[in-house]
Amino acid sequence: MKIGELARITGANIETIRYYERIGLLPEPDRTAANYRSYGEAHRSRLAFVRHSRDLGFTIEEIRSLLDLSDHPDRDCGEADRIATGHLTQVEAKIAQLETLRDELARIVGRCRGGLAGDCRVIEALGDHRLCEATHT
Amino acid sequence: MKIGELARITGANIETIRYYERIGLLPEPDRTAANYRSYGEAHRSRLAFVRHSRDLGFTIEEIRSLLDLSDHPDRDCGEADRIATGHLTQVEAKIAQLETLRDELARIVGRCRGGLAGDCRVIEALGDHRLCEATHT
DNA sequence: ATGCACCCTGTAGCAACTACAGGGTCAAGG
DNA sequence: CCTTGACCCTGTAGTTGCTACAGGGTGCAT
Repeated sequence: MKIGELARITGANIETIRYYERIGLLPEPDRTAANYRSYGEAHRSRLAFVRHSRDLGFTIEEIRSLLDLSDHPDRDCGEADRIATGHLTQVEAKIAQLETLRDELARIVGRCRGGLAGDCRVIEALGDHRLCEATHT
Repeated sequence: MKIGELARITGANIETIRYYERIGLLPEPDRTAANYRSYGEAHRSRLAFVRHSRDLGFTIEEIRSLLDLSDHPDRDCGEADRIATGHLTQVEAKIAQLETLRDELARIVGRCRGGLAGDCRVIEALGDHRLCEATHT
């Protein structure tokens, strides 16, 4: 199949597919006589792996390692577990950070009573960190 | 004060301060005879406003609007409220998305029992989206 | 033969910084 | 007087993960 169809069935963007090939995440496919990329099932499933991993928030470099493991079924999968667990920890940290942020924002937004910018509590709060309760980074 | 001291007291990076100046977020300060930037209290408080807003996750363009309002105390502050409320909504959406992600990741990670990559449930789950419960984007 | 959908390469842009390279300035110590 | 070291300057390129052209070729239908 050509790149357009691969894009359609995987939901990936054509430019993204070419980008993944350029950075070595996807192998270079065969070419037709007209120099068009020609993909098969192996490409489709590898791209699906990549897209799914990206959707889960893994970085390209993490995906590179995961693909490498996937290509070597005889290796120990501890590395895969380490990458996934590490990523999970990061996601949890990010959630906690955003929750602090959300609370602070809600507090600031709640103080706006309309009127002139000169009296605005939102603007005042942004200018003065001491008006914050929590320590957000 | 010189840029190094401003960086120290605000916690901002020197390069970042120069970057903010370049993109017009901070005004060009006076220069000493040696062409060093020379800052005063007004610069300090403006930079504090910017850093605080960035810490709260506002984009540069949002901060530009907020600064503009801060510079015109006679304007209506509805815009400030709209920006902050919109941002709060985005933060809440992001939290919800990350929570879905966290649950999916936790489920995947929990399935790893060690052993060979060929039998690894983590790798299998990444390759096959159908093994997911929720729809994460 | 001409329109249209598709494909190609190569490069530039996005956000918000960060990191040099290659140079100037200035006060203190030997 | 000279050097050392901590600062400062400009300008440009790198980061992450794409996305968006520009400028061209291919292939099929009308």
